[in-house]
Amino acid sequence: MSRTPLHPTREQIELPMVLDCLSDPIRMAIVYQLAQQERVSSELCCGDFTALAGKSNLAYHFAKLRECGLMLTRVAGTNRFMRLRREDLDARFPGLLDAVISSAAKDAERLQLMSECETVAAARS
Amino acid sequence: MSRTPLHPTREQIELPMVLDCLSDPIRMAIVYQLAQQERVSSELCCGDFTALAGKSNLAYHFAKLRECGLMLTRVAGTNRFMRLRREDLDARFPGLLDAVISSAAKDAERLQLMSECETVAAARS
DNA sequence: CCCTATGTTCAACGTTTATTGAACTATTGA
DNA sequence: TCAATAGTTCAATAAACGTTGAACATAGGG
Repeated sequence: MSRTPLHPTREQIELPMVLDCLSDPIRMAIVYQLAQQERVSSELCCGDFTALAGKSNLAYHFAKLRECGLMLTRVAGTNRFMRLRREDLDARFPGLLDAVISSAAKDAERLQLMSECETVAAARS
Repeated sequence: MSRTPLHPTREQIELPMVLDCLSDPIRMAIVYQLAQQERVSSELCCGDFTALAGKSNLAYHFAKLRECGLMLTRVAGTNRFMRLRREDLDARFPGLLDAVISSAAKDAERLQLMSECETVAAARS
């Protein structure tokens, strides 16, 4: 397991890749859950998303989200803690992330997103 | 040529499809150009985009943009006039389209988007 | 009525994508 | 030291995607 995986610099973040990343339902669910987590300022690790897909499939989606600049991965022991690259995204594409998140929230049921209480509860357990 | 092609209703517009549609550089360029055109409140037809791709390839992208609810196609003679579904998109996903357009504008050069004056000039010629 | 202009549709192609399970690596705790 | 935990990597598969050219449909102008 190599330490601290590759992340693009802020300037390297590209709009088409970000939008493509967000167009996948599983990745959208991950981003949405990370966005909810921002409020309690804690991170989530891979294991918190096992409801969404199998382990190896999740690793695939995490890699995409990292490589397109949507999230940051911090290695700690056997865990990888993840959070949104909020500052970089807001600097690069002002208002975009918020618009996407709130659009997703409006369609939470249709998109099969976890509700906020489920997310927080899952994070605490 | 069948009359008035299929458009989804406002409620049928889905976020993942919209984001996926916008993640393609050619479709982004089309949407961007249509957004510029809103300001002079005129429509554009297929022929206005021939700089972006071949005819049949454009038809493919137009179909995608129409089917995901991003644009409206109006048939008039041998022409198809197109415009953004601004009202429906703003109602469904408030702030999203504007954030995407202005994010694209910031990266206009990187995304190889036509500048505003080029767009307007092309529309007038 | 033909000819042209405007777009669509179709089949073909090569590429990329998401998903799976199995094998693997690294870390922690007993 | 051994076993369990957390996550990655790899190979394989099927589906979806973007691009192309040729054929087709439709409308308008001479």
